[in-house]
Amino acid sequence: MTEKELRLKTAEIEKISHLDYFNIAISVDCVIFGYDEKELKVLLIKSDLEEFAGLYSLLGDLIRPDEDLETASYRILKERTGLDDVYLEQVQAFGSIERHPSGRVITIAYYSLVDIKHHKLKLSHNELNWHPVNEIKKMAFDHKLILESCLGRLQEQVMEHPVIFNLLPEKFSLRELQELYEAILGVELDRRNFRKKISIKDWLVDIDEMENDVPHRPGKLYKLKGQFKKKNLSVAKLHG
Amino acid sequence: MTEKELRLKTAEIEKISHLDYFNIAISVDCVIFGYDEKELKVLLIKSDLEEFAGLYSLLGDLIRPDEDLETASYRILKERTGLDDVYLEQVQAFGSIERHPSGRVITIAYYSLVDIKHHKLKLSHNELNWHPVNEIKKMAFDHKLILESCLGRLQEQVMEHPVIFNLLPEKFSLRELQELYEAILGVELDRRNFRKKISIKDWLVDIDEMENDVPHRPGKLYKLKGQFKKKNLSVAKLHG
DNA sequence: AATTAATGTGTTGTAAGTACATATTTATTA
DNA sequence: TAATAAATATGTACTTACAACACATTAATT
Repeated sequence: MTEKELRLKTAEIEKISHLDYFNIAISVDCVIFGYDEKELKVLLIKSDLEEFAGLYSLLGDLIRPDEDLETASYRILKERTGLDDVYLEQVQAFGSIERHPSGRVITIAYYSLVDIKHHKLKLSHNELNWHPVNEIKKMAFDHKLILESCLGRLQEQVMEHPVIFNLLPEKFSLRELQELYEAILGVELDRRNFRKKISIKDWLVDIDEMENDVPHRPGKLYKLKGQFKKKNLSVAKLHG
Repeated sequence: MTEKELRLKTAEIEKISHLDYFNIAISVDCVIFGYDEKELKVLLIKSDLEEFAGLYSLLGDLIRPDEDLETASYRILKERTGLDDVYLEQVQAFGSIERHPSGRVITIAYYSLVDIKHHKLKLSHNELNWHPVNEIKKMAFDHKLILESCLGRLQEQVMEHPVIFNLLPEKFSLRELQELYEAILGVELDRRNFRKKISIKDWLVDIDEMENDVPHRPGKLYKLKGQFKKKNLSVAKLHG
C-alpha cells in the first residue's frame, strides 16, 4: 500500500469509526430468577471491574452483530447456566450516559425463570451464585435498578399469566405454589382464597400423586397443563 | 505523519472499527399517537429509503453518544412536532438482524401521546401526516410490528393509569372521553357503566362549565386533576 | 310549541374478592 | 397402640366490582 493509499484509507476509516453513532455499544443483561428455600433468588456474578470491586452484577454480554436480542439472551443463559430451554422475557432498555464506566453502553434487560433444583448448575466458579433478592443492597453499574424493574415486571405478570411454573419442578403441591407466590409478591396469602383463585384459572392438572418427602400430612401434587408450558409470553397470553 | 505512524494508526483504527460490537447502530423510534375525529391516529413520515418507496415509517433517529434514551426520544418529538411537553413511555427494543436494510440497527420504541388540536403542528412537509391507526396496512422496516406493540401497551395501560388525557384538550366532556376509550380499545362501552368506572377512579374535576359548540344538549366539562398531570408513568403510578 | 338528539342517572343480577373455622389425614411422640 | 401435633382440604357469608338494561331531562332545531 502506498502512502497515499494509506492516507486515504485512514481518512475513510476514521470517518466511519468516528461517526459517533457507532461509538455506542449494546448489551443484554439477564436477571435470572430462581426459587429455593422459600426465597426468590437471582443469579449474580462478582464484577470484574475495579470500579465495582466487591459488588455483584447481572449476567450480561455485548450483543454480537450476527445475533438478535433473544439469541443473545439465550446465549448468555446457555453459557452461564448450561440451560437452553428457559423462559425469557424482555423488560426494558437502560441507556443513561454514565451507566457504564468504560464507555457508552446501552443495555436491554431480560428476565428469565429457571428451576434451580432440577437443573443443578455447574456453579464451579465461586464467583457465580444465587442471591436472595431481598437481601441484595448494592450492585455494580445500574444493576440494582434493572433488577428492581425486572422484579416489578414479574410481579405484574404473575397473577395473570402462568409463568412462574418455570421456577418450580414439574410436580408441585399447592402449598409450594402458594409459597412461591408469596415470595415473589412479598405478601401473605389466604390459603383458601389462593386455592380458589388458582382453581378458577384452570392452569393445573391433579396428577393423583402425593408429596412423599414432607414431615407432615402430604399434599396432592399437580402439574401445569401442557398447553401453558410455553417459554415465551406472547404464546402463553393466547391461552391466558 | 510518517508512513510508519500512518500504518500503525490504520491498524489501530481498523481494529476498533472492525471490533464488531461497534458495528451495531442504535436508534429510537417514536409512535406518536394523536386523537382526532373520533379516531386514534399516528404521526408517520414517508420513508426516504428506496427499498420502502411509497411506504410510511415511524419518526426515529439514531441515538447520539451524548444523550440518553429519553433525551433522544424527546429530541425527535421536538424536532418533528415542535412539542416539548409530551407524555412518553418506553415500550420495547426491536433488534432482529434483518430489520434494517442498510445495516444492523437495534431500535428502542417509545410511544407518546399528544393533543393534535391544541398543538397544531407545523406539518409543512406533506410527507409528514397523521394516519388513522386502523387504516394502516403496510409500513417500512418492522414499523407495523412496532406500532402494534405500542398500541398493545397503550391498551393495557389505559384503564389503569390516567394517561390518555394527554390526547385530549384541557377541558373535555365525558362523551369525548368515552369516545376516546372506544377508539383506543376498539370496543363500544356502555355509557352508564363507563361513567361509573371513571367516577370511581376519581381522576376528574367537574369544572362547572358546559360544552358550547355542539348541536345538541351540551354536556358538562371536566379536567384531569392536577396530581395526575404527569408526563411519565413512573410518577403517575404512585397515584394510580 | 312540538320534535329531535343528546345528557344524566339507578337498579338488579352475576361474578369475583375477602375474611374466616372446622373436619381430616398423616407423621410423630409417649 | 393411643394420643398429639401439624399440616391438608374444604365452604359460607359479606363485600365489592362488573354487566345489562330504561327512563326522565335538557337544549337545539324545526
